[in-house]
This record gives sequence, C-alpha cells and structure tokens, in this order.
Amino acid sequence: MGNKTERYSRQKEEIYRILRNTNTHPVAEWIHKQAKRKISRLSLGTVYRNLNHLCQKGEIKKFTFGTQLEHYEGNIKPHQHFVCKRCGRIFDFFLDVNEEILAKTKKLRKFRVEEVEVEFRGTCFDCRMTSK
Amino acid sequence: MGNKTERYSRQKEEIYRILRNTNTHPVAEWIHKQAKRKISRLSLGTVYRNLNHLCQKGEIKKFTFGTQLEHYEGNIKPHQHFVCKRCGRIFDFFLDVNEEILAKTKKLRKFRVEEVEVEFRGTCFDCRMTSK
DNA sequence: ATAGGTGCAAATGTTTTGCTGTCAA
DNA sequence: TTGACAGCAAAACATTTGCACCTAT
Repeated sequence: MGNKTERYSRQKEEIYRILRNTNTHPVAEWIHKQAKRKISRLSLGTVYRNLNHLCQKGEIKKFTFGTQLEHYEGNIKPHQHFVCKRCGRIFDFFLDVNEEILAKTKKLRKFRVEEVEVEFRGTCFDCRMTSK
Repeated sequence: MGNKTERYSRQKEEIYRILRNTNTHPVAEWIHKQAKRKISRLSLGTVYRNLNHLCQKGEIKKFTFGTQLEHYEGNIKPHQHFVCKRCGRIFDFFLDVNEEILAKTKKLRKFRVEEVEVEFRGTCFDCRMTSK
C-alpha cells in the first residue's frame, strides 16, 4: 500500500528507450535534447521526474563520476566504469570481479552487503597517444 | 611553470585538521560550522576553495555517495565505503581487495588504470534490527 | 612589493516543486 | 471518473566567482 499505480506515458517510454539504446552515460540535458526530436514539447522537468522514477524501480542507474552532474545509464547488468582523468570520457569495463568482491563481505556479520560499484580512474588510449 | 606558489593560511590549516580528525565523511557546510568555532569570520566560499585545493593536491578526497552533496574525506589510505540504503550512513571498510582488482586491469592494454574506488550498498546493523 | 588568500555577496547551473491542465485506465 | 503524469515557470539549493581588502613571503 502507499504505492501509486504506474501509468503509461510516451515521454517515459521514449526516455527509457533512448537510455537503453546508447552505451554512453548521458546527463539529463542530453536525454532531453534527444527525446525532443520525437516529443517536441517535452519539458526538462518531465525528464528528471521520469529518470527518478526509473531509478527507483531499478530500471536505470545514476552516477556522478566526479562531475557536478548526474549521469544516467540504461545498462543495469553488472559492470564497472573507467573514467579518464584527462578527457573525462567514461568507458564500460566488463571484468569478472563484482562477485569476488561481494564474497569477501560475507564475513561481515554486521552488514548485509547487497551491491557493489567499482570505478576505475586513469588514462585512456587516445589521451596516452596525445601527450605521451 | 604555471603553478602558483602555495601559501600558508590558518583557514586551510584548520579545515585540513578537522578533516584529518574525523572518521566521518562530512559535507562543506558541516566543516564550515566546525571551523567557525576557531575562526569565526570564516566564509563558506573559503571552505569550498580550500577543499578544492586540497583535493587537487591529493591530500583529501571527494565523494558523492548518491546524494546531491559532495562529501569530503581526510583519510586517503586505500579503503572502501559502505552506504546504508535505509539510513544513508557511510561506513569505512578495510578489505584487502583494491590491489587484486587493479591486478585484473593490467591486461587491458588500452587503458592505464591508476586508481580504483569500491562502494558497497546494503543495510547496516542498526537498520536490520529496527525493522527486520 | 607582490601575488595568493579571504570575506562577502551575487551569480551560476542543476534539480526539484507547485500549479493547472491532460490523458491513461 | 479519477488520479497519475505532463508542461511551464518559479523556487530551491549547492557550489562558484568577482571584487576589494588583507597578509604570507
């Protein structure tokens, strides 16, 4: 009880579709711009509201990546992020480490650890070439 | 060249001292309040400026922890963070995993991985007791 | 004497929210 | 019919910045 009955809307559908179809980690503004190509009157407030709904339902995820802005991601399969310290670009890594790390928390009786996020920082290929 | 000569200031000293002497992960506002007990005219802008300087020098670290605010930490020894999904409190973990994870990135020739951050989410002891 | 730091207040920029109208169920 | 959702604009809020003054070096 207390939970609202969720209702369909073109806006939410489109926002979710855009997020599922990119492997980037866009901010609200970018999603807004993309979605307006189909729904020209779409407001930024609606984008934020839907992004928050989708986060709460666990259908998308939200990250800061050391910037001041929230970045959103439609791929919720476990993976890691790499942030280039020079160009700021974000890359997905798919290393087989999350389960191992979680296993190490099993002995911590005081905490029920449910999720783990791993974020790497360093220099990407392009930036290494540019000023070795 | 291009680098400014850093200069001593009571304000920076006090901010850094406060951060070294807590094992919490405070926000700028809290640090400001603490520091004003010694430097009553200290402004919030100065707190932010010094926190940013200290971050750039690598003497402190900055995290978002899924909130809208920046949290600062004076302990830069490698460790992990646990965020309770119910009460939002942040705990330090000292598991021996960072090096292992970094080792797994050595095969990635395209990226020079320099740092790793591990963040856990789940339920803390108190919250588990409160509403099992 | 010079330039880095401070305090103050205004500006910036992202995200949230109140309100009114619309539309899915 | 009704209440969840949209659009719009204003508000909220954390953080940054411009400026005049202060102070470490």
